[in-house]
Amino acid sequence: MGRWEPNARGRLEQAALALYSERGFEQTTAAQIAERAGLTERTFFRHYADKREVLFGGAHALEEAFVDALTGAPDTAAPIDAMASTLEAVASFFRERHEFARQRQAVIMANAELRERELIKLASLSSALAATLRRRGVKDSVAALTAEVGIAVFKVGFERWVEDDGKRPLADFLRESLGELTVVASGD
Amino acid sequence: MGRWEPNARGRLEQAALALYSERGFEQTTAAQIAERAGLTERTFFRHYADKREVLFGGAHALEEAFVDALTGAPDTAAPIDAMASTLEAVASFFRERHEFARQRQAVIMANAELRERELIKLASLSSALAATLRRRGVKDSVAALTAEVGIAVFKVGFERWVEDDGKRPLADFLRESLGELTVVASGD
DNA sequence: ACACCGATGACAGTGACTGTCATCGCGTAG
DNA sequence: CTACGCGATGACAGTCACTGTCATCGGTGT
Repeated sequence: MGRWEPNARGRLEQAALALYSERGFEQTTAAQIAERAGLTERTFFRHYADKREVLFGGAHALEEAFVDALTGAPDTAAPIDAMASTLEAVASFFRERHEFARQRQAVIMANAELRERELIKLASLSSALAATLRRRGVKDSVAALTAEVGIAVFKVGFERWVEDDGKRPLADFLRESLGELTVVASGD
Repeated sequence: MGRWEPNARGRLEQAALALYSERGFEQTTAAQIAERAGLTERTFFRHYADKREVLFGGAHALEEAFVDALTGAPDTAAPIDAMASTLEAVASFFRERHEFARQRQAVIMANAELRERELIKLASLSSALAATLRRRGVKDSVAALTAEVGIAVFKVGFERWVEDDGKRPLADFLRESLGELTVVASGD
């Protein structure tokens, strides 16, 4: 694979997260990341489209997990119930990754550009979920709203889990958040 | 106010929207926008923090309209009902601006960076709405979810309105979108 | 007329990102 | 074993977004 040490991408990712944590995102140059990874700036941009993307390498896998879970939900389940079981399934994606998620989240929340990137990844995820729902025969508008709402529930639950001590599983927080949605939408 | 012609900000905004529409966002340089507005690149960046921000000058006023409307909702209204009346009130913000909104939306949707900026503006709006709900005594989690859901409803309705011919008022689309939310959350 | 001040211009500088071409190291055909 | 092919990397120049700094303009109040 690589010319010298293997796993260039992984080294860049580790170096970036470390530097972003230590000195902040803006204060870190692409050249510094590359240097710590034993590569050049040019190679950094061959692996990642920009400085932010290095923190979102896992987004594609997460989207896949979401779509797979939603696709596998029982055909008879109502959209919101399919979404509920999807959240349940996806929670395992983050098992054993609480510490990593915490550090990454801290870096992202500390910088506006990174928050922007996070939001568009979630929007892409929402869009993929809506498409999957449509494939299940759900009406366009209902699919879009169910997906948006599902992501909203995920966000709220995920943020609380990250702030927690990592002992309670993510699934707990997602269930809690979903329960609150029902309260909200029914008019309290 | 200005040293030469007045309304430098407005001229920059118009020039930017025109150029972004004509040749695309990425193909437009800040210097070109400034030149068309009869100013220099440096002055462009004095008025707008970056190339994207020039398209989002109205975001602050919109957020204000949202917050004011939500603040003015009857104290007795349930969160989701207060949100409904807020959407109703905010719809007038876009009256007579369908053509402008359409052109702006086309530019934004054609570029990923601009979509990112749009999303973070909406997130900021959601956050402001949640804070306003909390001020009404709504529990944190319910406030956050109601705000997120309210924005989701707004997005869906707004996008349909923009794609429409401009004859039907935005409020119609927002009501329609809100109606669908009820269907979704109740389990279809 | 004069002093003051906010908005603008001029200019240099940093860093993100790109295009291009040479080079390296490994697998493979011969 | 050797020559060749090819993907990954390095080297280097270039564009452009964005910033810091200082001079200058034009209106305002005295």
